[in-house]
Amino acid sequence: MLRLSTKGQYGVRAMFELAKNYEKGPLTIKEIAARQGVSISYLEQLLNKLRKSKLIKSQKGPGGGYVINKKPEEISVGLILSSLEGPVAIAQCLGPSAKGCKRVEGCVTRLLWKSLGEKIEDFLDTINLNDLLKEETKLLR
Amino acid sequence: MLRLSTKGQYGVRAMFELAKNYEKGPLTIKEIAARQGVSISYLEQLLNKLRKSKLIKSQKGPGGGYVINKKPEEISVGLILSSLEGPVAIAQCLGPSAKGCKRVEGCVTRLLWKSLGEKIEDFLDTINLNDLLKEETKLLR
DNA sequence: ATAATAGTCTACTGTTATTGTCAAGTATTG
DNA sequence: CAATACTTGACAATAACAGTAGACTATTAT
Ligand code: FES
Ligand code: FES
Repeated sequence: MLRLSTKGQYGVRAMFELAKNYEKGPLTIKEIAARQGVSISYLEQLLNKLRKSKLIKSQKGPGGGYVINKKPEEISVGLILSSLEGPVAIAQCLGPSAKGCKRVEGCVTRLLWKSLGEKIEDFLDTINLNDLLKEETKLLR
Repeated sequence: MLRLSTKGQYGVRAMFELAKNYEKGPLTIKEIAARQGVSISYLEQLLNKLRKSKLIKSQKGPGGGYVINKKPEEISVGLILSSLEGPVAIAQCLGPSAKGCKRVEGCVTRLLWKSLGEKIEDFLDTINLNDLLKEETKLLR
């Protein structure tokens, strides 16, 4: 239960690659796709969303590619995921399109899902790309 | 993102109704469905799973229906959800069928999803049906 | 200029999971 | 035995997800 779509997963991994390459200049989509074993076309869509929410910037032409638009420690995983998939919405009666459930007022489980959602978002907001970078150096040691 | 299926939502609400009726004898599926505005046939499948995991018991024939099999405070929401949908598995490389991702060893995001999943399960395990019952009386006050 | 590189955009398709519906059957009670 | 109520498995509609394809624009280097 509560699976995260590949969109979110690939997106975070892509951002992680970009964070790693942070100061070495832009990384081409081709390179990112190769490192992750994901198709270029699919990745395009994700990077496009991330660009539109200003998390990365792009440079066309030879020598171009993508670079993160802020420092790694300023980009939280929560920010990445909500750019790609919108906010956490365990039940339909939460989230943007507030439809789906009847008797919303006085619904106990609604409060449950709401507080769960908040817990999740809080957690995701506390983890940033720099944390992941540090974590990796720890793993490789 | 991270939507919970209706299966899980209906299931928890059904269990909640059963907990409310706890000492008044069995509740028919018809009644539960009516209270929630959900189809009987669909609910059947859910109650069946819950019965097979011993969270509820059933009684056939006139005057029969479903009753919870433990005290409300012994049934956590986590238990209900995992009966219906299996364990939390944010990414495929977690969960039962450990397929999907390459390079699992040394994958940083995997650790991230893992710890998120654990956070969620911990939370769900701390909430039981009695908590929800108390919460409702608070709401109706 | 122009060729090569690299990102942009939109539409489309196949697959899978979700969300149900239906019908025939079994057990229990009065 | 008749009415009630749960049991089971097969099936269908829908929506979301995951991925593909192609035509286009901008930039760089020669
Ligand atoms: S109103 Fe949405 S879960 Fe109750
Ligand atoms: S191995 Fe599954 S997320 Fe990296």
